[in-house]
Amino acid sequence: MKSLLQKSGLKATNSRLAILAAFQKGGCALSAEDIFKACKIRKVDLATIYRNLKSLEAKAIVRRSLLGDGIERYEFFAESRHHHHHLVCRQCRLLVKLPDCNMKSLESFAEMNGFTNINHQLEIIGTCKKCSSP
Amino acid sequence: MKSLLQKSGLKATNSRLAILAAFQKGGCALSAEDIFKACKIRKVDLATIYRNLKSLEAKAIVRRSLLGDGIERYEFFAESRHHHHHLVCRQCRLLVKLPDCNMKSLESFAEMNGFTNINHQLEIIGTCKKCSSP
DNA sequence: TTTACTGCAAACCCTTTGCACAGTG
DNA sequence: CACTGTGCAAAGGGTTTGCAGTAAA
Repeated sequence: MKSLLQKSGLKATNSRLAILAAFQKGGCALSAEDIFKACKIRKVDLATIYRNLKSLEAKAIVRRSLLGDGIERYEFFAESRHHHHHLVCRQCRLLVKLPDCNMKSLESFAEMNGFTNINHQLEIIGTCKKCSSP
Repeated sequence: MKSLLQKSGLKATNSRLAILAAFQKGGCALSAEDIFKACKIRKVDLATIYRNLKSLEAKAIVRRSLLGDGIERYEFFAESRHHHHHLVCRQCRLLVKLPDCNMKSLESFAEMNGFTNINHQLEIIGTCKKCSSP
């Protein structure tokens, strides 16, 4: 972790190590708040978390991932390399990982339209079993 | 439009008609602010727009559509019936309509996982030609 | 006339920013 | 030591809510 940061030109501070540690155990789509709670022992400020998520994203160490509830979430980049996406419950935000999807043709459509630096994001949203039962 | 509202059990008020009119001429992914501007002649309050977008969504007259910038957007449901999605420029939010995509297998995966009321949303995000040129 | 809807203003929540201090390389 | 990163507090922007007044059916 430390060397990952140094390679990217970011200083290996306590806050950053704590944030990365949260990703390592924390599952795949963490909000700033989630990370804040996970770092409560080291008392990392929320503003610091937001700032670091931005700089970690800029270095492609984490990746932004919106799940449709208006809250920004991030995943560890290594985790997101295989382009997996999520199945999200509209109500409880239960996350199920989706099997790999083939988005290649759409991405080449994007390229043909002159877009560069292409990324994609897919949500399948529904109501999970638990939330639909009375 | 009027009868569409009445069929859904919503009163056909001026505000709602103005909002629906905005969708009819306004393109396919409008934010509350966009609609607010489009309704400025009839002076519809922003809060009213937000409330109506929620109730129109509940009646499946419009559909929420996030484009990755943290702003809620909505499209007229008839427009979204063919499951088209968007190609979005990271910077200027230019929208390009995508050709139909086949999401069926992922949706049936969702069904097998007990999800109901399934919807999906796809973004392909990149930098458009204009924004990438200096 | 009843109930749904609206405008206004204030509250809310997530996120960002300014500033002085602290820690890393 | 130079400079990046941090905590704190305050501001920002989009969205929601309470309440009293208004309009649709």
